[in-house]
Amino acid sequence: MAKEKNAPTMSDVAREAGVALGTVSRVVNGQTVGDEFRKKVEDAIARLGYQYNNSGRSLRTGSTNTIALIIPNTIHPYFALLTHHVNMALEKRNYRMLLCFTEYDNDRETEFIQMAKQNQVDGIIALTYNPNLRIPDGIPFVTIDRFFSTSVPCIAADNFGGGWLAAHKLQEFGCRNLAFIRTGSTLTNEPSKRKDGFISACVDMNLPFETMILEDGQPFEQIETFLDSHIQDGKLSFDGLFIGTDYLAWQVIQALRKKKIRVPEDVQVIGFDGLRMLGNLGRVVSTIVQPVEEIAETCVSTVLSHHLSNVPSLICLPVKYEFGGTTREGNVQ
Amino acid sequence: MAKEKNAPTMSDVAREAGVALGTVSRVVNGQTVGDEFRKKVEDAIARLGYQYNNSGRSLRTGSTNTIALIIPNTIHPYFALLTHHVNMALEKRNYRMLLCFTEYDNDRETEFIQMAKQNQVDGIIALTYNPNLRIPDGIPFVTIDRFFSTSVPCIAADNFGGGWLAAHKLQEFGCRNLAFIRTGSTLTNEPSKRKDGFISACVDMNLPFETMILEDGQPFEQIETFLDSHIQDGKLSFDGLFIGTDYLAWQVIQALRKKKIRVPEDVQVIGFDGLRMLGNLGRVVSTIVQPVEEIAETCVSTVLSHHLSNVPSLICLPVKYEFGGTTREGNVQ
DNA sequence: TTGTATGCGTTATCAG
DNA sequence: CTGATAACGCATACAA
Repeated sequence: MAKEKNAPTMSDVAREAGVALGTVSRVVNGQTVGDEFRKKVEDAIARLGYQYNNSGRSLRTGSTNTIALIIPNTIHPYFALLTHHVNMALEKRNYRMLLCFTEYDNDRETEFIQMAKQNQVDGIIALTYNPNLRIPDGIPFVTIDRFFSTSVPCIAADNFGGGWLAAHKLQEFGCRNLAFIRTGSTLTNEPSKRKDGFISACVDMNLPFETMILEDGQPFEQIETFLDSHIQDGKLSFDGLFIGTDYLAWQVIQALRKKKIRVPEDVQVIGFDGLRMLGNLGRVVSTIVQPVEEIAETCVSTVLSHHLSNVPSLICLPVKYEFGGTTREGNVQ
Repeated sequence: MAKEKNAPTMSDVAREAGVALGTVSRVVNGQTVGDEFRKKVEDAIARLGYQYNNSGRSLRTGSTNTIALIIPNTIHPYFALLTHHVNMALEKRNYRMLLCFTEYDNDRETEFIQMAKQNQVDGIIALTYNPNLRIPDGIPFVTIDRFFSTSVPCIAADNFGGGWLAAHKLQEFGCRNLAFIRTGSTLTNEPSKRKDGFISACVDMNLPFETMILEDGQPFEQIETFLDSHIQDGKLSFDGLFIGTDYLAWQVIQALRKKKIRVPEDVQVIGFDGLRMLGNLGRVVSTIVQPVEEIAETCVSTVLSHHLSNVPSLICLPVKYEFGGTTREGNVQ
C-alpha cells in the first residue's frame, strides 16, 4: 500500500558493495568492521540511497524503540508541556513516542495499556486517574504523580515541599490568614500532598488556615459560595490563598475580581504548576513551578533503565517559587 | 531486551486450536472463515492470551499504520490543540502518530521528513516554515497552512475569509479607523492571507486602515513604537485592531493597557486562532476561530486517501467570529 | 574480521 | 473454505 517502490534493502547494499549481508548490518549498527569494508558499504548506501527499515529490526529483536505516553490530553498546558519534553527526551535517545490520550476516561486508560503492549512498546509512562488501574508486568512502567507500589517507579514534583514553600512564601509576604483550595478529592495521589505540606507549614508557623476541597463533579460555584461565606462588608477574611493548581487559581482570581476583591492588594494568591500564558509568555499567577523538563527526563531515563533492579520507587524533584503578579513581594516583613 | 517472555504467536494459536496458521490470520483480520473454525481460533486466542504483533505485519505489508505529524512544538496552544485532534482522528482509524517537534528549526524539518520515511510511515502531515523544504515523493504528504504545489494537498482555515470577517466585525461594532498588525513576514503562507482579506474588506467598506508587520527577528518593542507613533495626547488614533494571531493580540493588549489605552473601550481588538485561556477556559481575545478539529480531521482523511488522484490541492475550512471580551458587541450600529 | 544461514510473526499465494 | 509455505528486512550465532 504505502510501500516504497522497491526501496533498497540491506541485501541490495551488500550486492552493490560486494560484501556480505552481515557486514552491512554491522556497519549500519556501528560495530567493528574493517576500514575498507566500511567504506565500500558506506559508498553503496549513499549510491543506493538506502533507508534503514525499522520493522525488520523490531521483528528480529522484539524491541521497537518506542515508549508509550499515556496522558489525559495535550490541551491542558501542563500536559502539553510534559508531552513536549517527554518526546524531546525520547528523541535524544533515538526513541519514539506512542501518544495515548485518555481524556480522563478510566476505560481508555486500561485499554491503552493493553494496546501499548500489543504494539510491542519497550515501556510505558503513564499519568492516570483510574483508581483500579492494574499495572501490567513484563513491561517497564513508570507513573507520574501517582504512587502504586514500591515495584513501580513514580516520578513527581516535590508536592509536599511545594505546599510547604507556598505557605512560607505567603507568610513571608505578610499574610496572616491563609486558606487552601483545591479540586478533585476522590483520588489520593502525589499532588494531594500539596495540601499536607501547606498544613504542616501553617502549623509550624502557628498561622490560622482553612481548607476548601471541591469534590469531583461539584460545580465551581461551590468555591464561590465558600468565598462568599468568608466575605464580610466586602472584605475577604483571608489575606493569602494557596490554590492546588494554576488552572484553578486563575478561575478563583477571576471570581475574586468579580467580587471586587483585589489581587494581590487584598489577598495574595499562589498557585501550583508554573503555567505560562499561551504556553511561553508570562506566568498566569505567582506559583510553585514544577520542574517539567526534569520530570520528563527522569521518566524517560527511568523507564529505559527499568531492568536495573535498584530503581527508586518514588522520585520527588525540587520545585521553586516564582512571581506571577498575584503576590506582594515588595512587602516582605 | 523488552521482549515478552515468549509471547504466544499465531502459530501457537494455530497449534492450540488445531487449525492452520493461515486460518488464524484470517480470523484475526476479519476475513471469511467457517463458523466452527472461527470459534476454535477465538477460543484458543482467549486461552493463550494471544496479542497481535505489529512488527510482523509491518514487515510483511510494508505499511506501519503510522502517520508522522511534523509540527514546531506542543507548547503553543494552537499546536497543542492541533496535535490533540490529529491524534484523536488517527486513533479513530486505528492509526498511530509519530510526533516530530521541529522547534521552528529548518534543518530539523528536513531531517524529520527523512526520518519519517525511514520509519516506514504511511504518510506525513506537516506544518513547516523552511522556505527550501523539499516534499518527498513516493509518500502521501499533506501540509497545513502552507501551499507548495498543486500536487501536495494543503489544508488550512479560510484565512482570507477570516481577515475579511474581522474587518467587517470591527466595522459593525463601530470602528472607523482600523489597523492590522502581525509578525513574521519572510515566509508567505496561507495565514498571510489574513491581511489580504482584511485589506480587501477595508477597501470595499471604504474604511481607512494601516498595516504594521513585524519582520522576523525584530523585537516586540517595534510594535510599541508603532503604537506610540499613533498616540496623541494619550489617545490612540485607531479604534479597531485586527491582529494576526491571538498570541500577538494578547501581547499587544498588555502593551496597550500599560499605555493606559483601554480595551475595548478605546480600541477594539480581534485576534486570530481562537485560543482559550489555559487550554479550555474563556477566550483570550475576541477572535476569528480556526476549526481545529475539522482541520485535523481533514488532514488525516486526506493523507490516508492520498492515493486517490483527485484530492483537491487547497482545502480552506470555514472560520467563525467569537466574542472574547475585547470588542463592544453591544454597540452595533 | 567477514561470510553464511536461520528465524523473528505476519500476510499472501497456491494447492487441495 | 482451509492448509501449507514462501517471503518481508534485519540481527545474530556460528563457521570460516
